[in-house]
Amino acid sequence: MSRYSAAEIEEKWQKAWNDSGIFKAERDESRPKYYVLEMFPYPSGRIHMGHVRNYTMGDVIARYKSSTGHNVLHPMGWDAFGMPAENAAMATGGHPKDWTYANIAEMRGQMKPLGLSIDWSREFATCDPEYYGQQQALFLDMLEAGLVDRKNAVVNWDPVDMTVLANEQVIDGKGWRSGAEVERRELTQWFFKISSMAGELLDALDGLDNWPAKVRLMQENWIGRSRGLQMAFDLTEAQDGFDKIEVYTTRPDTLMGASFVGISPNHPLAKALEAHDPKVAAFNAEARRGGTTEEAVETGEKLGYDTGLTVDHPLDPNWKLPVWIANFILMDYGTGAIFGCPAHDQRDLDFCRKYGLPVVDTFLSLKDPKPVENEAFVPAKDEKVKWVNHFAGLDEATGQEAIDVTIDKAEAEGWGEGVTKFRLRDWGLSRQRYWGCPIPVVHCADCGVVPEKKENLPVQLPYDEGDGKPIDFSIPGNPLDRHPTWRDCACPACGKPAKRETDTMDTFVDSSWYFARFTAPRATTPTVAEDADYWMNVDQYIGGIEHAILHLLYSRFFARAMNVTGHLPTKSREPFDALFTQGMVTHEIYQTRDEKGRPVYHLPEDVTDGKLADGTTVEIIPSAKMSKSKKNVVDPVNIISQFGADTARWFVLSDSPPERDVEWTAAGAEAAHKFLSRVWRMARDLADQRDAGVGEIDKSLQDLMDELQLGQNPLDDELLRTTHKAIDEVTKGVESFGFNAAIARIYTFVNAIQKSQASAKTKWGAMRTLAQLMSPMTPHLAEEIWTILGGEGLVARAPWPTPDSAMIQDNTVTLPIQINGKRRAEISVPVEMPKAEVEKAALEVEAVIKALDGAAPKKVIVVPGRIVNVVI
RNA sequence: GCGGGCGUGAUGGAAUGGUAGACAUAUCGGACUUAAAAUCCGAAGGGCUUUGUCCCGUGUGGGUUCGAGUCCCACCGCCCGUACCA
Repeated sequence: MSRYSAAEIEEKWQKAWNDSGIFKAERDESRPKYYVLEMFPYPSGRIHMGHVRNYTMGDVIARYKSSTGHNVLHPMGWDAFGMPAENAAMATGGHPKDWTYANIAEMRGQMKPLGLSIDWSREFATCDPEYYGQQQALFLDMLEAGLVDRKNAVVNWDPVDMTVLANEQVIDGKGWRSGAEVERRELTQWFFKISSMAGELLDALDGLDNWPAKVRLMQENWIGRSRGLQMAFDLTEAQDGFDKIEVYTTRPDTLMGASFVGISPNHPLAKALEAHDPKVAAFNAEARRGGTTEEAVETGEKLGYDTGLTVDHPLDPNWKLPVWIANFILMDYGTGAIFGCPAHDQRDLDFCRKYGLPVVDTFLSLKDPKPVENEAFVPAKDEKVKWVNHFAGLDEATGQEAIDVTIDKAEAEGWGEGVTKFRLRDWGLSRQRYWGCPIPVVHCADCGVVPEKKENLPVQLPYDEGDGKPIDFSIPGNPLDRHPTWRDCACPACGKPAKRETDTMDTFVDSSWYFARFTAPRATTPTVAEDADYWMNVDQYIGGIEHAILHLLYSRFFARAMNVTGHLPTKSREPFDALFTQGMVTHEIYQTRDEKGRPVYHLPEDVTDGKLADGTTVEIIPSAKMSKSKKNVVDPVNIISQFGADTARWFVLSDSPPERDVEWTAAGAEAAHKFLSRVWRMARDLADQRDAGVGEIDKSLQDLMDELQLGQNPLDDELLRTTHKAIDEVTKGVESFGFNAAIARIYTFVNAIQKSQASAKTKWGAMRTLAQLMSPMTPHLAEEIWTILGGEGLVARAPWPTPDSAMIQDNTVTLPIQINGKRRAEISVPVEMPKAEVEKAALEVEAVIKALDGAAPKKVIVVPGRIVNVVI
């Protein structure tokens, strides 16, 4: 080989790793374990750069930990259930199962050339009956443990297709296929009682020290613990058997500013009124239009209907408040009813202005005490405000103080109760779809809802409609529901004919315990105690920030549920010891327009210097997440065949901090490849010198480094110090997820080796150290240069180098001298010089003497090893 | 709407509250070459009747500090999530 050939090198070393089986994880109590996991992929059929980045980061950690003596578990699997497979079946007529498994085979084939240190023997897909059967067993155990519930929930309903829609199938409030206006409709569904653990899930966030603070904060806000007042407004006249309306409020202190009581269109009272008042029915129908997302509800137009009913204000029986039905009040939160205080809530204010309801100030700003007009006054709860007519006699107090006083008063007088509520709702797991894990229960006319027996698991999805007749996926609705025979079964309790549940599970269920399954992927129980005890917890979990709330919260809940049901040890109630959230891979978008002015997008490979092959200039739109629709995608397969996996790995790590987005550029990829070629050439040149008979260098790296001591030759000393500093800084970079910084350090190191005039032996040591430092990122090239330079065995098995503290310590340090915070000079002083002497030296600098002009400095700040600031 | 994050040269970015722009890309200049590519060496935030350890400069405007890219407040822009996308 006369030049760097990634194709040759990578195939060779992947085979070597494979043959030696070094990535196979086996339980070994004598060694500390390390479990590194990247969020497993959805098998869309093609890997993309986001995958390359995600798995490369995990691989760096896995390989690094392996070289520091850990027994590493680094598995891979497929999050294989979900709608895209059914959508594909609808569009092209195939079968979701065939589509999914073909995609998995395709993606596995694309992923293996990346040279990831994965134990492929543990691979599974969540759509394997061996996996989802165990998931059904977990469901039954959770049902028995009281962690599962059945109740009503609102879904997106397409009135034309007569089917339930996912949020992403609702576009601008309309069904994606029918175009019909979507309605919110209630269905009876299965739930995991995650809200029963809300308090614990919230409190335990404090212990997750190695999670990003932002993720903990997002979960905290999502769970949303609040203390407020639950109280009743008595209806002036009873209606349909209702004599009062229970409300929950987190701002009971604003009770004197109430101007109406609002109830959700799904409130029992609203439904009762609807039954005999067509106008209420019409309003409720209108209010239920549109999608179910929080965003749609919150940003939609606020609509209200005056029921004509009134309630008495609890503190003044002569004060009557009107009862309105309002479309922005959620039945799921609190009691589904509120009192509106327009002066201190923008939504209520907009509502009151729209419908001409009064606006009463409860308190005023101390700074600017003017009445509310069209902007609600919503100060922080710890800001002192001036109270207007406060019923407990407060004058100046904070909102929080007033809240506490109000709750105490309500409890003492018996008209309300302080309660703690959570925003977190129970996890609805029912999906009216085919391609998911069947919920293993049976509906019996006599026994009701009965769990399937464990020995009958897995409840398998039918492949066809029997006798080889294919399922028609192009019809809207759930194929399980209309299957001719699949529903028929015997009741597990009484044995009489019964019907299976046709809902399947949310795919978030599949991804909420896969990490536990990896510890014993072939077991005939969900987990195996010894394996879970040894391998759990996940030491480092890596994935996208888009999973900050749902997936991670559901997994935390599941780990607890699996502990309660005996499937995970108590230490695993928090399953992920450390979390890292990486950014996306983005790319510029190239656009032209067709004759009608509509945008036409072009693939990066079709654009050269801003022009298409026919010379047309493209418009360049700034980088965005790679997506097929914008055609700003770079296929990792092409990059690997052009430059090799090491180049792709190097580039996705080098150009941006891991938690931020990285922009893929062709120039950057080429530069990465040039750099790797340069490293390869340097190793080759050194080896050629050996062949020409320069020095004894076929020694182990450790022996070589032991022999190399300071003080023999200044040029050697310099390179030796640089080598140890590189070890130190690259190690710190890898350990702190500062991969881009570690790589910048490697660049500096390589530049130093190349320029160095040190002896061949010292360069040899530096170069082999370089191979080790690069091995987590570019493992193939690292093996190659390690071998070229006579390293023993695989570099993947070589212990990570440790820096010699004597060699990374400098004797002198250059200190900048500031005058009034502006840099004006610098001095070079011994590292150990005491503060007083540094100060003295600084005051003798010419620029300082000049600036002082004979006067004494007001103050001199000396930060040892950092800076001197002279204040004049 | 709400919750969270990000914003630094032409570009990606570096910087425990302490020398802003490390490292790299693109660019320009030089060496090598008949020439080009590759490779190697070097320059480079902006400004200037003042070329000076000069002035300005980390989205915008304020503040805290001896000292702010970093901390605080307000605003602008973009990104993620918003419970049936995964």
